[in-house]
Amino acid sequence: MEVYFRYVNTADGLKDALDDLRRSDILGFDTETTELDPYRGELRLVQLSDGKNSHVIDLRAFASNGSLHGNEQLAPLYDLLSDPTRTKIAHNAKFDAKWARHHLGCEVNGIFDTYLASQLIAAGDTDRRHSLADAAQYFCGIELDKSMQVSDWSAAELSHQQLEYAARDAVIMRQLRDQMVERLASDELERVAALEFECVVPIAEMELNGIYLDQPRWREQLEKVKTAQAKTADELQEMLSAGVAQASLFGRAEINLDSQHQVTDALLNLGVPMPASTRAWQLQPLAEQYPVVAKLLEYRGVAKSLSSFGENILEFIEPQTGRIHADFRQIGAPTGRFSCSNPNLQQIPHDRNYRRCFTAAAGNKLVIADYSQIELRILAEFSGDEAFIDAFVSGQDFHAASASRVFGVSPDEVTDDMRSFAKRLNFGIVYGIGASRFGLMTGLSQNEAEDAMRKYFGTFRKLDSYLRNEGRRLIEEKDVRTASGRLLRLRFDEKSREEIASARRYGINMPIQGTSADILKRSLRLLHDSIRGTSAKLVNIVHDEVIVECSAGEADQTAENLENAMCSAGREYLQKVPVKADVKIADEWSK
DNA sequence: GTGAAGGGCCAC
DNA sequence: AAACGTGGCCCTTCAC
Repeated sequence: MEVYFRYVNTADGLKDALDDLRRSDILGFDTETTELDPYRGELRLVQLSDGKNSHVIDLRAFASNGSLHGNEQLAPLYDLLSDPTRTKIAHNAKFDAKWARHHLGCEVNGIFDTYLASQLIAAGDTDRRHSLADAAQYFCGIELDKSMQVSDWSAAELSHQQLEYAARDAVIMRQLRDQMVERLASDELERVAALEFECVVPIAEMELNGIYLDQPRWREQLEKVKTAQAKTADELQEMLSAGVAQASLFGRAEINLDSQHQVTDALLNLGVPMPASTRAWQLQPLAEQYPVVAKLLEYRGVAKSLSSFGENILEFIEPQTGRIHADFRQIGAPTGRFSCSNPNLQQIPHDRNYRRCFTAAAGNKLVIADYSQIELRILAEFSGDEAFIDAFVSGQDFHAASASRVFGVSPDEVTDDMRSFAKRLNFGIVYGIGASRFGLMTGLSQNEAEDAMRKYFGTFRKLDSYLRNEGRRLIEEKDVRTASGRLLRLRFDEKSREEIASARRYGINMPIQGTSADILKRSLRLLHDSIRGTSAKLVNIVHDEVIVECSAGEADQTAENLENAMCSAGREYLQKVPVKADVKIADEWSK
């Protein structure tokens, strides 16, 4: 592939390049960096292309003392990148946006992200891959050689091969986008694409912001758990070795308490009637009769805390900022939910002892907001069930309100048991629970569980018919969509009853979970726009929860901005059901 | 040594 | 060994 490019390393060259680039309002955009982490490396190249000619800007030529900040010559580049009317096409634009933000101080606006577009068009097909090379092959039939990606971008003089590679990645973006635009239109994915693209910058900023972890407090908590773990491990070891014959001859036989196999053998030797798996929910019923089982469950709890939420999380603290900058994948699940890793901030135990370690930095506050029952509100909207909707409109405790209807008692006669029962059923419905599982969960017999569910659906008749009709439709049509139009194509073996049932549960759940993700993403963009120029910074998101850090003086205003963003976003997607977000100002991450 | 698979468990 | 959906991380085991 012949690539026409200009290498830019002078002020005049940059001026000419930008004059040329301004002739097109849709530009391919890419960067080359010396590291993957913007806090570690150098932003070496910025490449921009109109689809025919590319300009490869060597930023090292514009740096003073290793910094690009304050260089007036770069102002036109800054203007181009931040201009929302000029589309910047990038693959995984979050990456480039982070480097532009941190090294140029520039917010990239008008993003078209070919990585996210590729994921949206794949509609949940897990066989599809979404690297630039894969997308170029799939959409344009172009073979891309990515071997230069990992070349040395810190070299004093970059080779012609490197520059040509850099230019090429920018030049192909235009045709890739043109192909994708057609597919987004024909698959009716334009609205969800816009939603995803406008969310890139808020997420890029959130990753740069990071979240503050109080290290001494975390270590203190860690020591407590370590002590508990050692004691529990010792006791469990003692109890298990009682069942090992050689114990008295060679001293205590050491059992690897983390080994599924060894623990099962030891328990069998002790005469415990072992179920097929040693998972907690299966062992729970045996815990009362066999103290050793109770001890095992106790051990598992502390062991998990220590391994997953121990020392290792401290290694993620970035020395430059003293904060944790996790990786968020914007379309982490086919439903549209985020996933998070290194570390996963979405699975920090709810236990206050852990969450209270995540705090605001000195002089700051955390503003924490979460959507109230968002998934159930979405289900109410989709089903159009008046009783379901009324329970939300009236503003009372939803689980209590549904219990009142199911049990046929007045709201003030609802007992804790009734509420808990209704709550478990309400959540179960969202996941497509069956009577047998519900029975196991509540201790009801199969018949009693069936009766309860019949009564529930007898109360919420339109919910019942929605679930039935939609379940039938999605098996026939093999696709489902969220409120933003996000698409999932279902794949299942039509001859397999299990696969059909599984596809039905998945297909019922996806639009609910996915619409919740749509609403969260929209709220992040609205929040981003409303806190611009203030001290407020997005620091974490957990599916239906948003955490913002700001100066203490701006906490009240930030709380108002956050609540407005979340509720406005909800109202864009839900018309029949009110949307509620609970907001609080705190020093620590806690409920 | 390294990496994939399976089991288990944390979050929403 | 879930007939309750989505993730990531840790551990052991086992193949290469």
